[in-house]
Amino acid sequence: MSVYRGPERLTNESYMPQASPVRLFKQRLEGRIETHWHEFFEMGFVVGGSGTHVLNGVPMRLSRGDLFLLTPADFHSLEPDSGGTLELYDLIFNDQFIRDPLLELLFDRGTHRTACYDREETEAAEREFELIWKESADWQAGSGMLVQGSVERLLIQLSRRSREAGDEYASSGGQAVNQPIQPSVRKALIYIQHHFRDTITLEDAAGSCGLSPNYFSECFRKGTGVTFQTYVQELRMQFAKSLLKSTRLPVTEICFASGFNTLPHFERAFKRRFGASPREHRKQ
DNA sequence: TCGCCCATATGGATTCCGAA
DNA sequence: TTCGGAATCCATATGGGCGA
Repeated sequence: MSVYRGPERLTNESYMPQASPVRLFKQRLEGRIETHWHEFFEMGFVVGGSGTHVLNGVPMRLSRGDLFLLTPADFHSLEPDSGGTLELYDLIFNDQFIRDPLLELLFDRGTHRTACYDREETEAAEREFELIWKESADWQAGSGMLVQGSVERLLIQLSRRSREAGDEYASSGGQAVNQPIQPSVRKALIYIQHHFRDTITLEDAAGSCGLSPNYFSECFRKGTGVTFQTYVQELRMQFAKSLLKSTRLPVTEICFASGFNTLPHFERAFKRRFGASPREHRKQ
């Protein structure tokens, strides 16, 4: 049994010790936040300053009005511009906080969940965050529903905007997005996207949508065009590739962090997929 | 110590088919 | 539409070795 030792992993116990499934922070960054990931979801909204956000190894500029959502499957780092600061709202919540229809809305089309709001949208989003902030500071009867409503409005708006802007990012796992996917399989896709770094079996995925393993395997292939095993492997490969590109972690650690259990298997699979070993790929 | 490669056994995934 | 049984396939784990 290997013990994972990768970039910092922020746990529910450390950051969400209270009974509430959601927490909001106001952050003013003056230095770099190193690469890390979480057991919870994180929604960031920039209200001032500028900097760089490296999401899954892909750098992007951040300035006022930018909003991003990270799942437990994503990793990132943040850095304000030299000599400057980056001010943002940082909302964290666990998966129980999002209702199933919203989960499907957010995660049934790939993994690109960022948006750059115009002035009007920015002001509207700021009002939502301000409401959450005030309710959190003075929790009373009805606060839970108000916060839930604000967060859901923010997520729906993000989903709509990232759909418009990020269609080219869809289907990163190879799914046939133009073909209607059975709702139960779509539910399993979300489950897989959030658990592919762990030891996940066909039975687990089938169980997440209430189907038998055999039948799920058939439905999955019909709906996505690839087998369950191929889909999980591709997610792991892309994750490992991003880690190689954006961190200095040893290949061994990246192997385990990506959900592979043995190094030889990881190296062989990586070379077969990308035409170069992990080390060669990093050099390139 | 780390990264890479090879051979082999094994267990899980896939597929097909009949039944409810 | 969904399930379970059975046969087959193949990804994975394991152990060992080599070079930098």
